[in-house]
Amino acid sequence: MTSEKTLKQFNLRITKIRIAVLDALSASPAALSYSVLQDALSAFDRTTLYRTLLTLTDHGLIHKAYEENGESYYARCFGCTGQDHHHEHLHLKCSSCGGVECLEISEELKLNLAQLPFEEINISAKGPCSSCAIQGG
Amino acid sequence: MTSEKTLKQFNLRITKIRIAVLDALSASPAALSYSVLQDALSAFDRTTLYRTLLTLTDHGLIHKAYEENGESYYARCFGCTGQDHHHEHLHLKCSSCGGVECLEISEELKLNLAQLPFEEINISAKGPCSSCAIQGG
DNA sequence: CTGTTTATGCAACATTGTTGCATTTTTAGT
DNA sequence: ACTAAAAATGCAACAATGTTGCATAAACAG
Repeated sequence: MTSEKTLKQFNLRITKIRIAVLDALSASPAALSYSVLQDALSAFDRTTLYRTLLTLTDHGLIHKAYEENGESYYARCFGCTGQDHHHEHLHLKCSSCGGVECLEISEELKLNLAQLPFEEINISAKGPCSSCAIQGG
Repeated sequence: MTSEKTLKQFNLRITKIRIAVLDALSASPAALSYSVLQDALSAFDRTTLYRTLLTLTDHGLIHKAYEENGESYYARCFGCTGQDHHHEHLHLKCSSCGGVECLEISEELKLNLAQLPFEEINISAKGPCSSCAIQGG
């Protein structure tokens, strides 16, 4: 699914920055921070990027995965609606390289979490990410 | 344990703002945001509050529980060292009143999480908090 | 009580995020 | 392809969080 088609599907106007943001987030396995997006999309105005992120979030194409050090991190949504976000993975913040990895969680843990009476559950962890664990020994 | 004694125990100088911050966080079951702390401690300079929060965090007396809407929320630490934080509870952000509640998690879930090879794990959830659930029916 | 160490307050600054408004772009209808 | 309406963009201004340097004030060891 191209970003243009995704926008059309959600009845959103097709603009350059929206395509660029969706492309960037689709290409990245991890969530991207606002400042990284801004650097990558420096051709566009700061305000426009903020409003683009808001629009895409409101319509459920992306979501704010988490905040860290006063910065928001965004990721593509797959199988979410604007109201209801189901991200049954774990955000692993690497204690070595600082990168963020999205990991699948075990079926057992999913079942455990599903029993909790909450609308939305997020798990984050700190530890060595897959690439740093290999290099570090 | 009074806040003064806690500071002495950690070899930190006893100052008014440190006592005030520890008192405020000790009295609150939920984490407090920077702005709430600032309002409560308006007699002190903004910068001093920031540095106090940093110092207390670095020495493991408090921790940054989470961030939301560009604001950090702080809570007292019990049984943590500066390096290693063990908060085996769940932060429940109430979808009704917006307050944050710290909930204990089941032993089963604790065991599940303990098997994961990570240094630190945090769980957050959205849903009605205990008081709103009662009132809401 | 005195000297040293450390914390505080102040000013200035960087960054994230928001709002209002004029201009441009997108899109639907012809 | 052209036009008009609707919406998105860029710009300026602003508010808030968080940081840094430095002079002054407070804490503590002796």
